[in-house]
Amino acid sequence: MRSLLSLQQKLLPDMLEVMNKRYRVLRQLRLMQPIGRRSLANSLDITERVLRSEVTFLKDQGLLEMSIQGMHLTEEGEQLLMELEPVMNEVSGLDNLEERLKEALNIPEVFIVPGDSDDTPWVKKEMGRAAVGRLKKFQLTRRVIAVTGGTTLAGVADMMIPSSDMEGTLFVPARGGLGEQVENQANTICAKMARKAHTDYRLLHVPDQLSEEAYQSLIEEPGVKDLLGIIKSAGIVIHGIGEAKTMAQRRKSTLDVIDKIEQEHAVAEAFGYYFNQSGEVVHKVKTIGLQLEDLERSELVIAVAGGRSKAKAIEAYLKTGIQSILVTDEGAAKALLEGTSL
Amino acid sequence: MRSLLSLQQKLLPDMLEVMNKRYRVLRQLRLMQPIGRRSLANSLDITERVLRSEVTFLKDQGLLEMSIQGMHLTEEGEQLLMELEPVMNEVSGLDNLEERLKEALNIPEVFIVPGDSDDTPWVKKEMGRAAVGRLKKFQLTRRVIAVTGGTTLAGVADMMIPSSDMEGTLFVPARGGLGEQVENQANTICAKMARKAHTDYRLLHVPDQLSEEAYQSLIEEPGVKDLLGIIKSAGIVIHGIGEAKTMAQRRKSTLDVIDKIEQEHAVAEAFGYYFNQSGEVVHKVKTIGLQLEDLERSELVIAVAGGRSKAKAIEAYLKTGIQSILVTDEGAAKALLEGTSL
DNA sequence: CTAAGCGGGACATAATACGTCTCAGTTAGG
DNA sequence: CCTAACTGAGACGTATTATGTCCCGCTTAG
Repeated sequence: MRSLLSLQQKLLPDMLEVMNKRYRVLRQLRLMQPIGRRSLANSLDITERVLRSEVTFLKDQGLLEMSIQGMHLTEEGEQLLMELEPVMNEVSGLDNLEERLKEALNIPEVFIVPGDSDDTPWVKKEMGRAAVGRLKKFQLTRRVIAVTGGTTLAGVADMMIPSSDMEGTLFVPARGGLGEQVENQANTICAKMARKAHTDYRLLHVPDQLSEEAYQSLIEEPGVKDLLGIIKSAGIVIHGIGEAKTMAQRRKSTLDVIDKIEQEHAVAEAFGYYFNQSGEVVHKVKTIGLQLEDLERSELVIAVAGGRSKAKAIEAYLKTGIQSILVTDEGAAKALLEGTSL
Repeated sequence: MRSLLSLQQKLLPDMLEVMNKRYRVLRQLRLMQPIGRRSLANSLDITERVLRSEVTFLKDQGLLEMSIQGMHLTEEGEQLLMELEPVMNEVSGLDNLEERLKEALNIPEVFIVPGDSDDTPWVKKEMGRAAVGRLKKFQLTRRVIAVTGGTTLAGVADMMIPSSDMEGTLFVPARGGLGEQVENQANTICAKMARKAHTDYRLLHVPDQLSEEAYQSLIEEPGVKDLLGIIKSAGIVIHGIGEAKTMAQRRKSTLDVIDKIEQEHAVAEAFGYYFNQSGEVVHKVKTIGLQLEDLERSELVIAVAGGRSKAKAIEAYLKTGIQSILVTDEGAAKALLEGTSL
């Protein structure tokens, strides 16, 4: 027996299209509210008039409200949108995609949000929302959560919301300075996340370039040593995955590091480690904090990365065999499946 | 979490209307195929042009085909329609109605088809289809199925289809001549059903008016006696329910019988028995065949009756306490609930 | 042989959707 | 304090679609 949705797909395909359109409007509005018609129409790449018809309808349905500052979802709209998410994933076949990816990559869970973060930047925020959603499914009281840097993780931080069962949760950066820009540093993101979640955080300040002696004396420093112990015991890790070359360049690595990365055919990067196509570590940024081995003791590892351009990197990283939940987007998911199964 | 349908009702309020319209078109087409646009539009009480739009759409979806003889459902259309049935019942609240009726009438199962056979005659065929559907859920090989007469049962016969697990099944008329017209006699219907099911049948020829002596000698006749035994052992009974007065008149009963029926306030009739409002037998047509007591030994009794005008009769009959599956229509179901629960 | 029923084509009209522009009010940033 | 950018709302002509109402050539049952 087919599902109701698949019956409807045959009997009312045009209706499902409309449904999708309205869903997209609501979803985009949630991301940008409060916002006006013209800007929203622009984001959705539809004309103002079309959006206007939809918006008028949705307003009449009590799902959104107009005000002089722009439109915003009502309580009911938020609720509906939340309930709609799994349905629309099934409609657009993302459900199916998730299953196939889980199989192909041999990992416990995959979550895909619609869109491609290469083309449309706000998809990162949707991934962030999804990642936060997954996180919330776990027991979080008095837990240590280690996070990395990167624009994707910044998206996760944006979408963090406080909740009662995050009492006593502590956010820490996974590893010390990796040479990122301030807004994408693990420290910054860690602090932002904790602030949004209304919980505590600890920061790890490590200068970028450090002599061996200074390094040794630093990790013996009481405050640092304590924190390092906490970080290494983190039960939950949320991290991004990057392309090796891009990351090396963004971090202004020295020429010989870039050369090494190139010669060893590194394709992926995650929390300071560089991996080749087979998932083998080919380079490691020397800094203190969480090490690859520590991941095996973590109960929950969430990897967040999207955009078709990152497909190869995601694939390579997951070949390490780390049992990680993957939160990605449609663009990356499709590219991954084309690369692996074909 | 709300159901998909209630989410859709918020997001596409007119969807259910469209869905219902297309469903009705398919359902009516199944009943009347092959048929042309104009006749079909007439049956559905919509204009030709509107039907035409729907039909064109459904054709494009591969659910029906056009030919010079008229339109007909494709394999896929049949399949979809079948799967759609429970969904639409839920949508139109018939699901709910069934539950309430089951409770109110204290019987094991109730099936309701949309419509009212008082207004639209083809609803009888839908009841027929439903009854056949219920029947098929039972183990039928080498079983004896007793059937009665009446226009409703004629509808059941129309919808009978052969199936592999009806091998060795034997159809018999429940009771001898009750004075009906030929096309509505139990014998005729019995034969038709068996022919449609590709199985065997036996007929019971009993003259309408019979002296006591002739009656006695008839039931001693070897062929008749054998058959009577078979009939009385029937494990499955399918019968209609009629209004007492209407039935008495249609059968051209004698005046004193009609008087008796009237004086005893008979309201319902089933296989030759007349019942008052409390479900008590007030008159019985004298003929051979299945008796009321025999019903208690049957494993499956299916009563088929619809139309709001028959509500009182159905209610009265079911008060006998016979554990019967009821197949009825929306009109009768609503009238029943108004009569009993209010 | 004929009358009824079939699908398909056609067309004017009504209803709806859409693109485009205007306007007055609000607000954020200089 | 001012202005530039943004807000919702209104308006209006034009496509596009939906609908009612024909007609035509064909097949088929009676």
